[in-house]
Amino acid sequence: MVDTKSGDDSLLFLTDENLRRGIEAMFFAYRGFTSDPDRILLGLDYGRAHHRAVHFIHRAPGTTVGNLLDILGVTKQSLNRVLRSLFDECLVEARVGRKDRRERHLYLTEKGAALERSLSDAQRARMRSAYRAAGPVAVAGFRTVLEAMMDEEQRRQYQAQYQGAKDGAP
Amino acid sequence: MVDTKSGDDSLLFLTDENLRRGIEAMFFAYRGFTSDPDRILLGLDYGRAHHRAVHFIHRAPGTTVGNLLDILGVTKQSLNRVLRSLFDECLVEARVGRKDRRERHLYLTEKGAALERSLSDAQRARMRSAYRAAGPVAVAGFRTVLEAMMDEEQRRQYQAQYQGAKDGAP
DNA sequence: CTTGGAATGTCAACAAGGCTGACATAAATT
DNA sequence: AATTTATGTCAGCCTTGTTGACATTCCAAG
Repeated sequence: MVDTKSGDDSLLFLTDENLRRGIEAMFFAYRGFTSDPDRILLGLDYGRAHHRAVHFIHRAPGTTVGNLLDILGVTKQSLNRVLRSLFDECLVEARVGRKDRRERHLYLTEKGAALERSLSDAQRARMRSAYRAAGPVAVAGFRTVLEAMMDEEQRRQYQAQYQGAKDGAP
Repeated sequence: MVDTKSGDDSLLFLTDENLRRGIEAMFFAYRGFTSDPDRILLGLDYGRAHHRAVHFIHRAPGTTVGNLLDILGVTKQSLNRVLRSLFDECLVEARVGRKDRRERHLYLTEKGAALERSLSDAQRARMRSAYRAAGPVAVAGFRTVLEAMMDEEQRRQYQAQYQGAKDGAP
């Protein structure tokens, strides 16, 4: 599975100590990862949950509520609270599905797109600086390990969540 | 900063699209990362916050409350609530500092160590399988990028948080 | 056409785990 | 003796997750 050159040394990267290091790296890095958007959201009336919703609506405009539920992995009640406040503040709008009029297709408004931009600019800036410092080979490894760490279902969603972005009428 | 071989192609890994992929990879991978311990904690009366405390107490036995506050980045009220329940359930014990008797040095009890083992076994199993699938080169890149993503202060704590683990008396 | 089930929305209640502010105590430091 | 530090604790608030119950709307199958 893994190419090795010298018999025993090859699995040294699988020691408990190394695994623990990886675990802590995830913990601390995730803190950094979320800190910039969190700072921005502090002043506004929004939280991390709003950020996630806005992110994935931006990513897949016209996605349905059900789609979003799958991606975010929360209950519809929880998501609904977030979406309601996004509707109220005119950051997101829902259009009734053309084919299936039970479905709501979600779109960012101008205002919503502006917030998304400011959040993802901050987050990408950190990511870019980390990528640049680490180099392309490290970045490839980074993504490989992260993908291997996901649940099956999450990996599917990660690899192709551009579905559900076609219908929708005013 | 980054070695390149062919002028323009070299920075293709810094496109917004790639950065966004990295951001989503972090999101989904972190979900997988926490899911196994979370499942274990569900039945018991504990949550992710207890896991974090137990993890770092195991990592640095004899660490002080203040140390833990720095590492976890929460308020003392929040941590105290967690520690109190860990004391009540006899998972953690606090010993008054020998040199500075204001300090409380924290240790896992047998029962606490058992919980820590079960949680970290689960988490390491996932990490090990991801590492194994990705290989040593990818793992090195993974860690490099994560470290570059941390805040200064978090990186310091990540690289050496074995301090404060010396004193303590029954 | 009727009915069953899917997609969505909403209300109420609750828990975990963050937060702030205020205050107490003991011990170290000046 | 006065101040600072480390810790604990009470009270109250917010966000974001949970469950359960129920209504609406509509597609699709009988």
